[in-house]
Amino acid sequence: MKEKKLTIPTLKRLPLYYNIAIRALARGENYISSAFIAEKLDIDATQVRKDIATIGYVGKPKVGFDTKEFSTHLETFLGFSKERNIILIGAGNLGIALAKYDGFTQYGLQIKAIFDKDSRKIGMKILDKEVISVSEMKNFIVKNNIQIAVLTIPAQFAQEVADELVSVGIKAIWNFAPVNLDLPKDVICWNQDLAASFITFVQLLKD
Amino acid sequence: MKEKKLTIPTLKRLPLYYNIAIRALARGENYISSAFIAEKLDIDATQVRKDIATIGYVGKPKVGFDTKEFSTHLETFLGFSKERNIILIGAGNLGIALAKYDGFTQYGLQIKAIFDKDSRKIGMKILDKEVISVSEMKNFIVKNNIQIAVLTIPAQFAQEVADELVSVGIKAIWNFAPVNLDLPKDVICWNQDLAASFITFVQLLKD
DNA sequence: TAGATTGTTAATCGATTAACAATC
DNA sequence: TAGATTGTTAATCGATTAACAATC
Repeated sequence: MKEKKLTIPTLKRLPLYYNIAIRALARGENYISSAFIAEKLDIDATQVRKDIATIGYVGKPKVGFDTKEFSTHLETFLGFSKERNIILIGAGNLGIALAKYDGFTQYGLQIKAIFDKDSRKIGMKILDKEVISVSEMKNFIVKNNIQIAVLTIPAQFAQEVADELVSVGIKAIWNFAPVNLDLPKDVICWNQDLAASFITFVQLLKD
Repeated sequence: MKEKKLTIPTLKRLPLYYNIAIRALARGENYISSAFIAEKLDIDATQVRKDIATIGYVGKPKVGFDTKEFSTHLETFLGFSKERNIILIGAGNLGIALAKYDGFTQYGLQIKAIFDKDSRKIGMKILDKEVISVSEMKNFIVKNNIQIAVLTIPAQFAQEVADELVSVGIKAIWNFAPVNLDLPKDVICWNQDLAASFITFVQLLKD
């Protein structure tokens, strides 16, 4: 029941457990074992049990983890029902793809606005959201109490925009620009450099 | 000079070093130190030197690493000049965004074709590439000796498409679908589940 | 030369895996 | 009950960090 310290590796695995759990639930499986999850993810079953213990969920010895209960526990723990107000900066291809991506909404991600500096894009509709001029960004953040920003702009503008975001109290940045941002320690930055990720991936073909 | 074993953590950092090096080069800085790189990435300078030693590049004690030489060494090591023939499966928002993304071309990524099963999308042009029916996918892979596939299709179709890919000799899959694929051990799979990544990211806001 | 930075070995830290008792 | 699976402690493994000699 007591929660231990969560590490990043554990935090990365939890959403994967969730995916497996809801799929098992959809198939009508009432219980899943740590060995089953481990096999799917090609990791150790002890790892799985330890992670699950860390978030305070307990299984039934001999039976496994109650699929429904476990899924719900993960939903609560990971905060899916908690609405996350987010803004997206950069209405390029990637920004538009993310704005349209339906994989996010089920996790409570609510994109409140999309900003761009290109006047030709201002007013454009992406699903139900309009592209707004970056000149209105700071005001919008303050007014709507936004805490999370997604950066899908070219690398050369990323730092200056990040500085603006920080100046109005943004607490977390999901950064798709291929650059490491210089930020105050209390601002969380999550880098998602797809090109860098691709390069790492193809290196694995070497051996 | 001798190359030691490359670990995944090291492989993930190398592209970041490259980004920093080319930017320093553009600013006209002839040398960069491990301390400089470390500070940018908020990691330990020893780590940086160790990684660099691993890929067989040597710096100058007292001076640092020759920016131009180091960049070139990384380009060669990471194989940017080696053309990678790739196909993309799934012409949805994310697939189109990746197909248009210019961040890849400089690293040798060549998208040879885009496949989709939606007849309304077949024939659509994305930059200079046409969307082709998945029914032609296997033939295309064999004829063009494709080794790498990018999967940007819904989770429920990912496994069957992956099986098809494997059956015609695909060696590596960059998987954006939120599902863990069941593949032969010799096929490399790199999962890029953006929704899962987002969930992990927002957990960091908890403390 | 003196000082700064690399290269590398040793120490530490943390994550993964093994072993096994507890449990239903 | 016997067997299967959890929960957890101990052992291992690997990655990061500290220390410092080598070098220009």
